[in-house]
This record gives sequence, C-alpha cells and structure tokens, in this order.
Amino acid sequence: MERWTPLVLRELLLGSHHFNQLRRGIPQMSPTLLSKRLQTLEEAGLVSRQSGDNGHWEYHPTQAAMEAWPIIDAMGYWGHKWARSQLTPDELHAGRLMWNMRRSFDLEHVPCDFVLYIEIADARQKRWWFVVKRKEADLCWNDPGFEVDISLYASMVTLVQVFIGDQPLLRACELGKIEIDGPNHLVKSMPAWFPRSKYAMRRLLAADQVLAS
Amino acid sequence: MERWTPLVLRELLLGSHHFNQLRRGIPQMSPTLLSKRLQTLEEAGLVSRQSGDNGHWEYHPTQAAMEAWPIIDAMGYWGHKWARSQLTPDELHAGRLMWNMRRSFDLEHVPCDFVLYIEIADARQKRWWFVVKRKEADLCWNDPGFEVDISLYASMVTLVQVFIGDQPLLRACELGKIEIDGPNHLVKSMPAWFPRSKYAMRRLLAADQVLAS
DNA sequence: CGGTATCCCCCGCGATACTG
DNA sequence: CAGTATCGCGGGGGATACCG
Repeated sequence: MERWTPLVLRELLLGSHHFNQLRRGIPQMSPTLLSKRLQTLEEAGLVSRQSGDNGHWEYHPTQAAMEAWPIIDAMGYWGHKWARSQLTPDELHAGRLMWNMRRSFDLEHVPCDFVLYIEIADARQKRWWFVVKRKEADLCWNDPGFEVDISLYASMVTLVQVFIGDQPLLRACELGKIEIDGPNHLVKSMPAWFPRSKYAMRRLLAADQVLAS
Repeated sequence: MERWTPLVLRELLLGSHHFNQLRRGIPQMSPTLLSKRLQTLEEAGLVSRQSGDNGHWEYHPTQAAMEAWPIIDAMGYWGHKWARSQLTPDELHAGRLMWNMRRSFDLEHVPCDFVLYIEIADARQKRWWFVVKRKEADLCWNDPGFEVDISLYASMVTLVQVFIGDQPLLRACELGKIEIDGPNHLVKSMPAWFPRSKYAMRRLLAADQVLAS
C-alpha cells in the first residue's frame, strides 16, 4: 500500500467528499499526489467519482472501501498506542490536529452554541476558530468575524497530548501549559465537550474495565 | 507501509521464527529484501532478534507486533473478499499456497496419520508431500520416502479455488477438476480435514448466520 | 476554489553474486 | 543453510507551476 493511501481512505470514510476537504484532512500531502491517489483508488474500485452539483467532482467510498474500515480503524488504534512516542515535532501539523479535533467535539455535552478561539504559539499557523453548534462544529482558518466566547492558548505538543489523552485537560491547566479565557460556565464544562481522539476514549474505556474487574 | 511488510509480520505472528521459514512463507520475496525488512522491523520495535541455539538468529514479534494482529487479520479478510478476483495467474505461487495449506489442516477431524501427495500439473514445482499427524502437518518439497496414502491431482487455479472456498472440494471432484486416489475411508473424510483458508471459514459462518436469521 | 502537467531526485526493490 | 554486499533501474513522490 502506497504512502498516504490509508489516510485518504480514512478521510473519505469519515465523510470528506470534496478535494479540498481531503486536502485539509491531509495537509502534508501535495495536491498532485492526492489527485493521483484518487485516480488510483478509483481504478482499484475503492472510490467512485461523481460529478457534483457545482460542476466539480465528488468522491465517495465504494462498498469495498467501506469494508476496509476495520483495517483503517485498527491501524489508527495501533498507531495511537505504539507510534505516538515516535512523533517528531515537524510531524505535528497544526492544521491536521485542528481538522481532527473538529470531528471530535462531544456535541451532546455542549451547553450552548459558542465560538472557540485557539492560539498555538509555536505553530506556523497560530490562529484557529471553531464555531461550535449543537449539531456540528466548524473549523475556520481565518477570523470568521463572530465574537469569540472562549479562548485557549497552548503549545503544539500540549494540545496533542491533551487530544490523544496523554494528559487530562485540567492537569495541563494546573501546570500552566494551557491558558483559558472565558465565562465560568463554559470553562467548567470544557472537560465534557473538549475534543479528544476516539482512540483515547477507547483506551480509557479499556482501562476502566480493567479497574472494574 | 512498504511492500511485503504485512506478509512478513503475518508469517512472524503465525509462528515462523527462522529466516528460511519466513522465506518459505513468502517465496516471491528476495532474501536480500527479507533481511532488510527484518532489520527495519527490528529498528521499529516490532521484531526482536535473538541468537538461537544453533548459532543462528531467531526472530520473534514484540508486543507491539502482536497487537498489530487485528490490522493484518483485517487486511487478510478484506483481501480475501475483495482482491481475490484480481489475482493474475503468475501471482498464484504453488509454494505459497502449500505453505498456507500446511497451516490449515483441520487436525481435529483427521481420522489417522497419513501422507498426502499433491501434484499440480501447471506449477513450476509440481510435486508436494504433506505428512499429516494428529498434532501437526509437515510440508515436504521432496519425497520424504514415506509411503503415500492419498494422492491428489489438480491444477493451480482449482486448488486455489477450493482453498479459498470458492468451490467445494466435492464439487471440484464431480466436475473432474480434481482427481483423488486413496482408500475409501480417507477419501470420504477429506471434506472434514482438507485445508481451507480461515477467511473462507469465516465467510461461511457469516453466511450461515444470515441464513439462520 | 478544484484540480492537473511537468520535472527531477531519491530510494525501494529485484537480480545476482558472494560469505561463513 | 543463513544470511549479506553490490549494482542498477524504475517509479513513487515532493516541489512548483500552471489551467478553468
């Protein structure tokens, strides 16, 4: 399996259907290569490319691709558990982290709609906005113009550690690694909705079961 | 993930610990590359290389590798279901098929110890012997000298079709695709112990469940 | 915004030969 | 038998520029 292929499939299976959605999900991959990969996947019967309403292509996973989910998922879980420590700083790409966080808000525990601003001091692109609503969370690369309700300042590594469950959000705050500004009721509720990798959740559940047994 | 890597891991996880066992499991891979792969896997923390009793190396999967089994297994299952029809004749390697069959005898349903001879008319290496005992089945590349109890003649594709469950053994016999020589009680019992891919079994079980629901 | 064409380098991999 | 060294090619993939 060639480079990037699992990530492309993952993005497709998680609901990215347009070229630039896929790009946002895999920012380190060149558009040339993404285009080529999509062609290859189409020829292999994993992607169907349909003409969308606006004259552009829409990419959808085929049945074969959907049934490849157990592979992708197992790879994600394994990588989360075993490849994590080998992450080099330049592999920590802010855009990719944000894009993954976008998918991981626990919308059921969001107390109200709000705008979350995140500033990452040591990232190339430092400023990010999430527009969080009951039914979905949107990610913005530029100031969307809405008033910011809650702001968060942290380094890249800290954010990653929290996201993948290596460090609880509250602990990072106590250590001064994360600074948060916002109204009390929103700040208090953060642990309930702040995005965390599904693999982190799964590990916590596994740990709970061990403890409960 | 580079080429061959999943297959190397699979062999390791299924119990091949010596260089030449691995080679037999992946005969299309050059020894140079296998050696290199094993080094890479060692550096990646997936393989531990220990000095064996006879002065040679022994390769063992680490914990990380063992936990990669769900990935390998899912890939195997997916490949069995979706990549099967794309098999080109020159990918059908007799040695690889025999090596996989060796692992798949249903020893619980073997009525007695026996020697099975298989002749594949259109393979490079045509003659193969299995020495089947209650506790294990051995594969021989050359005549082991024991008396042959049951002989089987077939083409490469037929054997593959039967192994992967595309065609029942009995059906292939009726169609004259397989010829069998041996004592009646052994021949009758063949469907019970004749090797079939575990993925074929899994699909049959799944089909059964659908039918039963 | 949504892709594609071109160029070029590097290295993955196959083949062959060689060593203890 | 159990590997390792060397060589050469082909193509995967990164960078950049380009088109509608």
